[in-house]
Amino acid sequence: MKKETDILDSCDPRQCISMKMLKCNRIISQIFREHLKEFGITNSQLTVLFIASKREYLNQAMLSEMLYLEKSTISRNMKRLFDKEFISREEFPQLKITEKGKEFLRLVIPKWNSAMEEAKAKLKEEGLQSLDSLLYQLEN
Amino acid sequence: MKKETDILDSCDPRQCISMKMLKCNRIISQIFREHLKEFGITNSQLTVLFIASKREYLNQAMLSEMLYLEKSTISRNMKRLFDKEFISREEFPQLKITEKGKEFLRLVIPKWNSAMEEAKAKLKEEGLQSLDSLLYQLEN
DNA sequence: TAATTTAGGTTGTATATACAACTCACATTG
DNA sequence: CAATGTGAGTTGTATATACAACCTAAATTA
Repeated sequence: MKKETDILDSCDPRQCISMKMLKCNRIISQIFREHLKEFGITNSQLTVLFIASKREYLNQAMLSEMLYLEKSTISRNMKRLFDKEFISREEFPQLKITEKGKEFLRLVIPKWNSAMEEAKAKLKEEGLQSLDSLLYQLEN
Repeated sequence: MKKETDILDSCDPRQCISMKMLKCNRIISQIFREHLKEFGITNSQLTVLFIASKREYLNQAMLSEMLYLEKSTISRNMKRLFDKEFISREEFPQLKITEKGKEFLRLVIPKWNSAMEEAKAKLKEEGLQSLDSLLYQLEN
């Protein structure tokens, strides 16, 4: 009787790309969360705020495409930014950062910089290049 | 009157490491979600199942440390795996994959392989190396 | 003009995640 | 032995996320 190899034994889940990515993501997120927590803002919210501060015209569909997030996700994240009055939508569907939002960003950026420094120190030059390379491969 | 440079203008949020990582993560997660959805299992759950299939002894604290997840997160994720009867905990706190869990894994692995293939095709050799390099920098 | 399509969002429901506060069982120590 | 501490999990509460189903208004078309 020939014994078949169990697929469970021959499979090497340590190579799982999704798991590796999730782990990287959690380590980096943790650094930013730590630095940002005193301001009661999350990575995701800060990202949107940054984009709104730079873009001339912006709506939720654009954010969704830029960040690879489902439109419902964006909708709920925006709700929190509307509540904080960091973003307004007086001329629907256009999103605009408010003065309050800008002031908040000016306040937070120094801490965002320290989070960036900590992350850079951890990644080193090699890791930074790897991240850029990774994103480049995934987006192209 | 000297005009100070606005920190908002001098800041380049496109370089945000956290945002880049989140984007990479979402793109990869999407690939795996797509391939796995027919089985009603998520990346996170599959990862735990894989680990449980390989480890002699395992408890939630170990999972937490291995995956950089908060213990409460693990607790809730485990709940779903207990409910599906893929993992059991008869000798608390030891976690064991069940026969049902193993059978499920054997069923899913081919699809996991196709997700891996799609991800590899997207990352190419360069992206794969970048991901390994990234995780290495972050874990060491 | 009435019907249909489409762009843009929202809401229901589910999983994933974190932090803080808690429980519970067992070990250590006074 | 009682008090205290510690390891391991759980629960409350909040944000982040996805998918499916829905809504609304504007454009297109029959």
